[in-house]
Amino acid sequence: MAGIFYLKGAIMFDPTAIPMYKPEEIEPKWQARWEHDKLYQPWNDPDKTKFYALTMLPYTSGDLHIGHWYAMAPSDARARFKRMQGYNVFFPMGFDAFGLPAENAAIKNNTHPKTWTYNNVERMRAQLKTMGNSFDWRSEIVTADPKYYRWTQWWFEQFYKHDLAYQKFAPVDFCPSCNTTLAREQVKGEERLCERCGTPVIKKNLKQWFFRASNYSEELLRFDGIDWPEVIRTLQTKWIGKSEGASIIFHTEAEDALEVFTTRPDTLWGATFMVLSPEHPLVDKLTTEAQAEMVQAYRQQAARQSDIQREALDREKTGVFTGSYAVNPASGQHIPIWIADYVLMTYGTGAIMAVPAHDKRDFDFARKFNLPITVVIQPDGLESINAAALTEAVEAHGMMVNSGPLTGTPGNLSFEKAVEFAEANGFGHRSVNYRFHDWLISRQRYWGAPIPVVYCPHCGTVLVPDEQLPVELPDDIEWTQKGDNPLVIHPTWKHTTCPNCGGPAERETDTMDTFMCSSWYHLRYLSPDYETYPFDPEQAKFWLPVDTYTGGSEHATMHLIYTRFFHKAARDCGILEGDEPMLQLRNQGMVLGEDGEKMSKSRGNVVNPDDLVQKYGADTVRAYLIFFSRWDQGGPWSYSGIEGNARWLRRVWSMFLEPETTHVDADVLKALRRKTHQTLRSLSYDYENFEFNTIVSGLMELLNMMARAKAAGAYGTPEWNECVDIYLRMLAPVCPHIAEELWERLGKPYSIHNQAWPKLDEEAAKDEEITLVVQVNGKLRDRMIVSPEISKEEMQAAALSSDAVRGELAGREPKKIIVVPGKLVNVVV
RNA sequence: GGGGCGGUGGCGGAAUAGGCAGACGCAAAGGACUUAAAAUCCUUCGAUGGUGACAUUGUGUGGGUUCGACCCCCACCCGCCCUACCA
Repeated sequence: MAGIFYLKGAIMFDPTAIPMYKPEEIEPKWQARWEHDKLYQPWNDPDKTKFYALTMLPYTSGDLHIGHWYAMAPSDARARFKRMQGYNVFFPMGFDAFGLPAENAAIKNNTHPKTWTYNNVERMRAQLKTMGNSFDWRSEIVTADPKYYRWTQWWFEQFYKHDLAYQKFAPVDFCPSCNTTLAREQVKGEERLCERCGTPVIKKNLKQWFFRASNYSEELLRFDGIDWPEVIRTLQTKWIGKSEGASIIFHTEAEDALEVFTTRPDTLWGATFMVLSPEHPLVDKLTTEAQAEMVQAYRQQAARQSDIQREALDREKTGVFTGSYAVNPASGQHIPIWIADYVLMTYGTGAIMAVPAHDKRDFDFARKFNLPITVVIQPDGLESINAAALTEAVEAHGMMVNSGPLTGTPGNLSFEKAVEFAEANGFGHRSVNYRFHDWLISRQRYWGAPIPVVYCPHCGTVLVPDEQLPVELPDDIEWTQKGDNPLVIHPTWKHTTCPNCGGPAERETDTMDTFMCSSWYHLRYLSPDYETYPFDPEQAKFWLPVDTYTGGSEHATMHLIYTRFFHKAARDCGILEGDEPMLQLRNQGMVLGEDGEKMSKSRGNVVNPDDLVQKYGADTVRAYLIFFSRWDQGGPWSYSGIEGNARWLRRVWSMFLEPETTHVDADVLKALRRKTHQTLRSLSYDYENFEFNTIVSGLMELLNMMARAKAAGAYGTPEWNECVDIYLRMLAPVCPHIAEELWERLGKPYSIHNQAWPKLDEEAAKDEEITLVVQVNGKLRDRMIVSPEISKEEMQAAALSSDAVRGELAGREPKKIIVVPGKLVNVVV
């Protein structure tokens, strides 16, 4: 109370005092004005170079968290910098609004996914606006809006028409008690129990929709012409998982073909058994009566395990003999066929030839089940190996032994020769295998864009005609105890007429993966209300591709690969031009809790941006986030750290507004100008190169210089005024509100955000003197203040005249003298 | 097991081309202002030795290349993230 009285008193009794910095007043004021004046709405200005700055749109989870701020504030600062540089910048924002959490929340809170989602959109939009970003809200999209998903459905139809979408059976997680499919997130724990009823989940084959993403595997491995972080490129490359090898066709004793993929055709003669994935389609046929019971039991158990569990390396191998045999096409040997869960149906052909002598996994398996081991490779420099004495598989390449006609083939030729042999004998060929699969887009969920397909008993699969799009989600839905998809149990929704023959037909009840929605949102931003096409072609021609895309690297193998596929597919449908959707990608790191751990409710280390805005204002929060660490690295939050940025902005405020006059010293003014332009030079570099933290520290440094200059009477001089002008422009992208407010208070024309980036005066930025570093044998011995124009000879002479150097030399002759112009002299003795 | 990123004061971090390590900020200590507190301002602040200018030492560890290494090379240790039986 006393403090407040004192404060009021100060204002009442000291009319000359400048007003306090009150972000809570100036920030909403400017946000409203900018919006009213449509300050951030570019539109095809042909005189300017376009710049499409895009940051990943948030999922409508309910609250904007500090991570969103961390992703968006620096992206906004850079977009603003680009605007000031004269680019025509488009920086849109929207909401990723479909998805499972909405359904779960709706069921839990007894509300509707639409209500939940749109409430969150409202809330998050308001929160976003407190950041003061330069978003063009005209372009906002909500992916759950029928206006939007009408075009998501349109895209599906284009892909279908161009044979890039197809249907096939694929295994999904299924709860036999609830009688419904589950999303991966709904399967809980190691035991893989249904989230709702606790029943063990099984894998079930259902007919589902796919996009032919694997057609693009090879192209997706190329990153020509795009500037994406190496980490992302590596992750995508590994995810696509190209491996070169051979396809080998084995035959069972019953003459069924059994194709395998191997990267080691040279070990073919050592294949002493085969292993099929438990889900392999031939298992039933191969299983003999005597083995039927064991095989069945094993398959059931395997069906319940997640891939993760099955793939755990340290898990002991398990498996069951089918009772059948195959013939090794090279050796003619009859070899047993087993099933084991270490062979995955999702990779290769779901079957392998097992070469225990030369593959670790096969070796473990063979040892456990006493299967024969044959050595067929003798690596150079290794003692002659024999199967009985092996303690581990020998995976190194080497000379082929024990391999029929190819015995003696050296290691460097073995791959080629083995493939040639297989080709010549008609049982195999060279082949390339990818880990990357076609994109399964079917989701047995309500809250997604319905797949616009009708199944007609006469006409088969029929696309919903364009004029009938969107296929809208019904609002009147019910949730059953069992958790069925409301679209399936809805009394009327799925019943429709065939667009082809007019007879009764049923709608597809699956909806699309939400990554479908986010694969093309950057196109819809360009013309969110355009009614005859997913985007206005003229706008697309002007704005595409995206120049800078920012967001989290956790999307490397999902969104960021899907959106690249989507673009290429659209290109091949003749809809888009160019090979890549986003030219430059940059990823931010993660803000951790004060304890250095990932933020989580259970840890109690979550930082709430709304509270921070209330306490410090958005500019301070933005400045702190930009300042505290390298953007691509992230790091721990600090509540005391942000105080430093709050202090800085208060200093800026009073520095610029509090007048002060005394005598002026010309040297001080020159130094101020020098520092001003030096800062301008380094900050221009930092903004361009996403080195945000040094932007703020550079501004702090310049402010410190200004304080000294002000104390020496620089306030109000032309040099001072120039400094203030440049300072505010450099500050504007990071702290747009305070920069605008000070700009106005200093009588400059609205708006600072329409001002040009300052021009660098190279001459002013030049150092008047430099510190010459003098070393003897690489150790610092002296420093001298010299002119920057000093010649190499003069530098050397100056260094040798140094007392410290002379003392160190003690009469000895220098062996060598290294002179680095403008920097240092190193005298070697 | 594989891949990636990182390790610099009490803390977060700078060092843009191999050339003054520790910019900037936080915390801490001392001081000024104030009845007092907050705010603000000033000073100090890697370690060791010295009253001091200064000297020695110092960027995870060990080695190497170089006139000179936080930076390049080799080996190792630690932390975090991702990935995981990929045939």
